[in-house]
Amino acid sequence: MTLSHAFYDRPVLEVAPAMLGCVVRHGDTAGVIVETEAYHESEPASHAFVGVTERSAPLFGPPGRAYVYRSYGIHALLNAVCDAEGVGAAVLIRALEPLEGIGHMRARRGLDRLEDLCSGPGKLGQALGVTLEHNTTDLAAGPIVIEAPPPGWEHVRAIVGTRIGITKAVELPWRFCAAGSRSVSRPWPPGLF
DNA sequence: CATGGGATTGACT
DNA sequence: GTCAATCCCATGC
Repeated sequence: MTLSHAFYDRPVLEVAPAMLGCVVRHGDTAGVIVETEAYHESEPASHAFVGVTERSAPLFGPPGRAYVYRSYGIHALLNAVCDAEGVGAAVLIRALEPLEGIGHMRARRGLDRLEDLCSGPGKLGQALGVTLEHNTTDLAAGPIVIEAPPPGWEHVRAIVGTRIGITKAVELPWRFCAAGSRSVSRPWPPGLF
């Protein structure tokens, strides 16, 4: 079942762990979210920290939309805009366990190993065919949608750690990983297994 | 208008 | 472990 806008209209630190176990679907590809990070306008690692600009505007928009941006000139990173409209906050989806359309994912990634298909934010963007065109699209209406956890994923234990690949506000424990998942991006947090 | 720095990945030493 | 690829955007002159 597709998540409604109300799911995202909460503090981002509440939504980020709640997204573990949920399903991201685009076309015939889908995966279960096993790693997220929270970003908020109040801390300098967030693109919203500088205020409303052409780039950051989607973060301040209505919750439940996608925020997609290009990282290092190469990768498309997928976020879900959270918190009330006017608050700049989003959850970065960092890793999935492949669920459907795995052949399609392998073709897009040029790789075979299941754990290599979506175990990083750039990887899952490529595997699911996410592009900058999906920026600001509605995650309740598609083409990219997020659904409630499938059977067996309703009660995921979150391993909390610090965020990856940033240089500012590195100490905040705003990274959430699904306990036991081997599809989480490196470095694996202590206590994952 | 020029510049510098990424919410990354994969290849290579 | 190191490093280049590659481009958008915020910043500063």
